Amino acid sequence: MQLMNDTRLIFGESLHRLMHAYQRAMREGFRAHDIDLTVAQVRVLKCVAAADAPTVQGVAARMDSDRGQVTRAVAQLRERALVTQRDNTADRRMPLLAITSSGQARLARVIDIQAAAGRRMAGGLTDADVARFVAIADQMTDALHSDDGAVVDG
Amino acid sequence: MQLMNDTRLIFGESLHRLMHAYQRAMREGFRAHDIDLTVAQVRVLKCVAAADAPTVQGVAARMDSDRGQVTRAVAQLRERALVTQRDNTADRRMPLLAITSSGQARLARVIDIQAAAGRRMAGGLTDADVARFVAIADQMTDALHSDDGAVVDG
DNA sequence: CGCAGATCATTGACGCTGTCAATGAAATCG
DNA sequence: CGATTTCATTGACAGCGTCAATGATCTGCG
Repeated sequence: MQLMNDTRLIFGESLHRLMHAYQRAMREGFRAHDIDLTVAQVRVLKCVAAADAPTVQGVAARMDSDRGQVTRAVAQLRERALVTQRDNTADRRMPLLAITSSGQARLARVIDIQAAAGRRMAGGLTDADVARFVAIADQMTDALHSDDGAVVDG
Repeated sequence: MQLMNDTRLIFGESLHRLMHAYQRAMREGFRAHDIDLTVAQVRVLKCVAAADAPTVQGVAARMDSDRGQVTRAVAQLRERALVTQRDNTADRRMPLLAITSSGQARLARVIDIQAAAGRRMAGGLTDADVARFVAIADQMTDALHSDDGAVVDG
């Protein structure tokens, strides 16, 4: 139990610094390769590419993000002709998004950069380590979400 | 190697969502317990409490953060009388920071809240899992840092 | 059908965080 | 002593997350 306190207390700091370093690596990689996109725009672009019938609402849910934020990112991606939006006859409130071929090309380059960063980051780690890390991270995220409205009583 | 690509590509997304959920849990916990501090202020407060002869520069280095950002956080903590600043006779450019008893009391409450959030988050995980997670995270951060100026060549 | 409430995209406003540049004070090195 | 460096501080700005308001559209109910 003493161990738990020690470990849990540095946890937030470790997570914060890793996130920081990762975001910075992404930003630098994007800049070095003239990818004119922010991290958030890339996340949205990925979701649009991966989803079946992507809408702002769907992307926001998948990213656990604000709808307004997704709307803005989509607007910026549309300005760059990386994403299109067309009317949804089934529900006119939710236009359907789609990635363009331009967007797919850009995304392919982004994925290369991210893979390179991932390789750099996981230099001394095995695939099993990385997989374990991701599994633990997802489990933690789920635990926090399942408890969403719960009051934290110290 | 195909596994690696799969795992590494979702890695960023997992990390992002975990960070997001964690920050949100912290913010909500602080608000619920009337801790009138931001996440960054808490991080600085912790560093000041833990360091030997804390200065803005030292805290910034430890947090891998901008000096200006630390200066602002310190200013806010000083407004709340959680941190003090006194002249450093050895080097007058770098005033020495110190946590007040008020600050220590506040920090103790924060640590309780973070421990509770950690418990919630790591519900189904063993201490060993958490320790492993932290170890991997730190190793990744170091790997990214050691390579700092390196160009990412996809 | 017609109306009330719900859901959606969009927009505006605001705060926190991170980055960069400029300034002035103080130390260091020659 | 003078040039350079290091430091805290401040200002400006962008990215990101949150909240609230608006208007369009859908759904369910009488």
